[in-house]
Amino acid sequence: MSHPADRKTSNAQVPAAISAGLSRLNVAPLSVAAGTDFQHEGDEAETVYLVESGWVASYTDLNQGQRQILYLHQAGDIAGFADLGSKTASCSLRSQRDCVLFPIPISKLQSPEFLSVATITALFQKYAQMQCILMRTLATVGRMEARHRVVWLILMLHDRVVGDSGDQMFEIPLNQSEIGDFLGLTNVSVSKMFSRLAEEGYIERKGRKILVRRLADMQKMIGYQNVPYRPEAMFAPVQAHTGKSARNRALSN
Amino acid sequence: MSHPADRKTSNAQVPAAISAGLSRLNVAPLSVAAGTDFQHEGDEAETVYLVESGWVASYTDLNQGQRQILYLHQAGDIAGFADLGSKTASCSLRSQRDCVLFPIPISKLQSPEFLSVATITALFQKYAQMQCILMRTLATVGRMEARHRVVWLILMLHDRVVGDSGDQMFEIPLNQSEIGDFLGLTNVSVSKMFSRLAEEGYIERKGRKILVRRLADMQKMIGYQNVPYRPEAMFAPVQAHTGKSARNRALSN
DNA sequence: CGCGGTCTTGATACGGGTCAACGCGCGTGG
DNA sequence: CCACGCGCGTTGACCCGTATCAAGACCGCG
Repeated sequence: MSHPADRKTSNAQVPAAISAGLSRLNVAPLSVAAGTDFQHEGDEAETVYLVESGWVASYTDLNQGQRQILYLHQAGDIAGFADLGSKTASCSLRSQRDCVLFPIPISKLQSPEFLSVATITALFQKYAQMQCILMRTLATVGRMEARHRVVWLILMLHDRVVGDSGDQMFEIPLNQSEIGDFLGLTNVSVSKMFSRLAEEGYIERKGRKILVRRLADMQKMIGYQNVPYRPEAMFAPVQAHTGKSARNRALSN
Repeated sequence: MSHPADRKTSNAQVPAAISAGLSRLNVAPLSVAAGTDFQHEGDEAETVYLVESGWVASYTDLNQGQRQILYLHQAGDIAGFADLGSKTASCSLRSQRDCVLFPIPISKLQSPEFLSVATITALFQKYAQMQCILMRTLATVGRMEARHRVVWLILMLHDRVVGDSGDQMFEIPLNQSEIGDFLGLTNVSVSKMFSRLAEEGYIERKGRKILVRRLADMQKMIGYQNVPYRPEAMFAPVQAHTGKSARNRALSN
């Protein structure tokens, strides 16, 4: 669990413990072309999707044709997790880029085959990470002015995609209308904010790719703190033997 | 698991499987007076709190003294779950009313003592429910006008507190400033929206208590759908014996 | 060449923020 | 008993930031 090889593990790949669990099931990878809505809100919820590569967006449509993008799932994330206890999907899923997904039937998610202690730990952690990012999104959308929301989005993605590996261009897997749907703005304001930020030298733009030029300034501007949950932060593995009786009791229903 | 007694189980109490897990640990209940900040963002994260009674708010403070309330935990919910993989707490916790809490050390959360299959199932489900509500909050704050946000809050709480048990007054465990901090508004707009709604006969107010008068109209107004995860919606218990080998493999780290 | 999707830019409108004054209920202390 | 302060909610006037509307530019593609 703390082999030197694991140190370099980026946030953006499937945690070892989860792919180990996966390998015990019979799940074939699923390729999905960019721009496909592969789950609709209200559909019967039978599957969660582990993202192997690409980007998936969870979103919901409101009354008057408004859309709110709720989460951007990158490689290693699980989409559709919110539907575990529900009969119908609570949000729609859409591939923002070409994706490879592992569709995991919810029924198998709770099978002893899949659920090793390490896998559970990893799942809890993934879940916690998602919840944390969701909460930050909420705080951003609820309490920041437009400019700061855009900055937050850039920093959040920079953090999740580039991480600590220095200056590097990256692509936002959303067009400006979709960015608006994520941040609670319109495409028009998004465009204006981006133009302004570029003009002020905070970022540089090449098509849809972005290079962050003044990272520290931007972080200071909105008081940004990195998303936690680097692999090193994993909480310690269980000390295996707390007595068989307890374990047996634990497993018998 | 499906005793007739369980049918009446409200959403607002600790799921049986979790309290069963709890009883295997040595966790003493903790009484907390209303208005106590018992966890601060950035503190070392060692504990999650299972709410036995009362209301707990998760919140975060932004740059310029802005506050965003992220979640309202009622009885049966778990607060601090987002910190599982992190070393420090990602949000602050505050008792909105007098509370009884079970502080569960994160280290024990993953102990085989605690983690029976039923408990895991219940935990996943609780987590999924929280995520679902969080997402709805995000959609509300991101995409609705002020009036609709307030209506959503009323319906969401009505749903979680009153449920199907007909006309009934209930209390919002937040003052108007806090409602603003939850919905991304100011206390002033909240006040105006409430006054208007009362005047238009949607709700009736007695102090801080509320009676919903025109439930269907309000639901139609914002296209509200109930929070899922009634107890009946619980996903089926595992069929226990899929082969010991699998189970053993599953438990060995 | 024309077309659709996307981004940009400017003019205008309006919802909710901000500021400020006031009322009310309650606890405290003189 | 009253005076006072404090927290909370209400109401009105004004202002600002973002939505809305609209026109145009750019680009890839058939």
